[in-house]
Amino acid sequence: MLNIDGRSRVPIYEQIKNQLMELIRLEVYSPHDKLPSIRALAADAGLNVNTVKRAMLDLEADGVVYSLPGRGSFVSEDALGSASVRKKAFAELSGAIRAARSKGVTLEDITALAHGIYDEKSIESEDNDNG
Amino acid sequence: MLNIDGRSRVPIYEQIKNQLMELIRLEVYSPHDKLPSIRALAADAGLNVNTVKRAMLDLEADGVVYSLPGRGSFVSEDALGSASVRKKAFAELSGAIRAARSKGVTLEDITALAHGIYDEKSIESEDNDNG
Amino acid sequence: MLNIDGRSRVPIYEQIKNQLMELIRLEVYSPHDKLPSIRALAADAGLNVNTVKRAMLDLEADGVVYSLPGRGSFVSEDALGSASVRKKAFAELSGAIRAARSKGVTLEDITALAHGIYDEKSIESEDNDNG
Amino acid sequence: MLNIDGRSRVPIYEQIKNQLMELIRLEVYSPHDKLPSIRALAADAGLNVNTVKRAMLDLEADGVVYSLPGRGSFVSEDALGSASVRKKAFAELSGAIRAARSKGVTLEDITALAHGIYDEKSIESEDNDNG
DNA sequence: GTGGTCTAGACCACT
DNA sequence: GTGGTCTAGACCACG
Repeated sequence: MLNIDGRSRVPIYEQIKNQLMELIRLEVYSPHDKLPSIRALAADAGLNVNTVKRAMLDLEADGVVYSLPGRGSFVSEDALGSASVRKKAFAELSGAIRAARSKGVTLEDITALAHGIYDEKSIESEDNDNG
Repeated sequence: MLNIDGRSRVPIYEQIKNQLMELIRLEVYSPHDKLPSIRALAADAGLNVNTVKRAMLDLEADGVVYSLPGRGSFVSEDALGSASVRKKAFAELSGAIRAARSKGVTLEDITALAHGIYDEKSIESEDNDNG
Repeated sequence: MLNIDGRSRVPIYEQIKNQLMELIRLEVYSPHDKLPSIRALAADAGLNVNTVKRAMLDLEADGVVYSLPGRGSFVSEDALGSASVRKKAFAELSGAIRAARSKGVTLEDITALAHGIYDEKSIESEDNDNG
Repeated sequence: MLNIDGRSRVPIYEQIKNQLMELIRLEVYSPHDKLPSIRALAADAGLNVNTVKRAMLDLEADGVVYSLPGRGSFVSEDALGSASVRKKAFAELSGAIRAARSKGVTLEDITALAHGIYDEKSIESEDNDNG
């Protein structure tokens, strides 16, 4: 289910968030679908339950999922349209682009890189991390 | 000289690195030019000397500057051509793009954002940070 | 664990780097092994945490170790093969040889000295420093 | 006369010492020969007089030269045999060799490097520094 | 408990 | 006055 890279500098809970969002983007989980339980995800990936819980709480705060006590977590109606998530994504991305520009990366480099990434098929062996 | 956002989640020394590299990119400081002393930079920005020192140490490890004890810090001959710097910039950028993709940001969003950023004139009131 | 000479002109963090690399060379710590925590190393050697941190930061920049926040510091996959490390070692060594030559040290002196050093068994009571 | 590299991390006074010793080793200056005056050396190389004086004082302390107030500095009888100088040279060299060993440099690497250096002809464009 | 960042302030070497 | 090193102690993010 989750493909965590224990050697990445990206926090594990961020990797979980990113991968769950990726699964939602790919419509593996559609709005109102029930996500696997926190315990199932943790057991499956060999992670601490608290780490997975932290990720799920973040997603809930971002409006990507909602949880029904005793029943589990579900994909929100507007999971991908979440204003909060998009705002953060844009903020982080523009910061990264500015940093890259300072380091000599050209506009052409960026568009080429982005095209290359969007042409990829799946997350499979990808870490989907930030650096 | 430096424009630091103490509330940003980007470490202060990273903001310093980014802004100094931006100044080098804009040729405010050219190869072999003397940079302001770390004490002057620290005093000017209201930072601790060690924080500025940390940034300079990183830039030195990246081959962007070199420092001569008792004399000062100077821009390297090939400051912008540093392979190490470009490599890191690309790695961080592709991570950020992947993360953005998972969050519903489209390829068009990214190219538009990048164009907007590259059309900006200067760093003026920008923080030029990553988050 | 570490054997630091506070009176040496070699910076303490360099002594730490040298000794950790020696332990890695001797395979006391192999790739992906967890190193002692910087706090443990500092306490054990009677040093400040920041001094040990500085050494670890350098080793990380050299690709010898990697550190995962909240988890610890680990030996890199290619710790000893790091090109950067070898390059620096050669540069420093050739400088030292040239300096020695100017001071009347003969080629025979050097080869004899080197043989003597490479015949030593371990680092035991050695400081393994540069000065 | 002196060939100083202002961009080297080796202290200028060390470069002066190394080059004067090299000139003595090459018998450009033999025992009891008068060395150029401190002011002449400084003017010739574009250095501060204090920096040259510092180097000369060091050489005097090492027994490599002796100075006669009002007359100048002269090469000592046993300039190259100076126990102090040789002792320091050996200490520094063995430290450098140990450091290199920790970083994966082999005994063969060192002997090859040393042979290469001793086969060089002169100091001409050499910095003769330590790193 | 682990590494990451930051501050404050000290002392040293070099020019 | 410049960079280089070191200490002490604080707070944060992560697991």
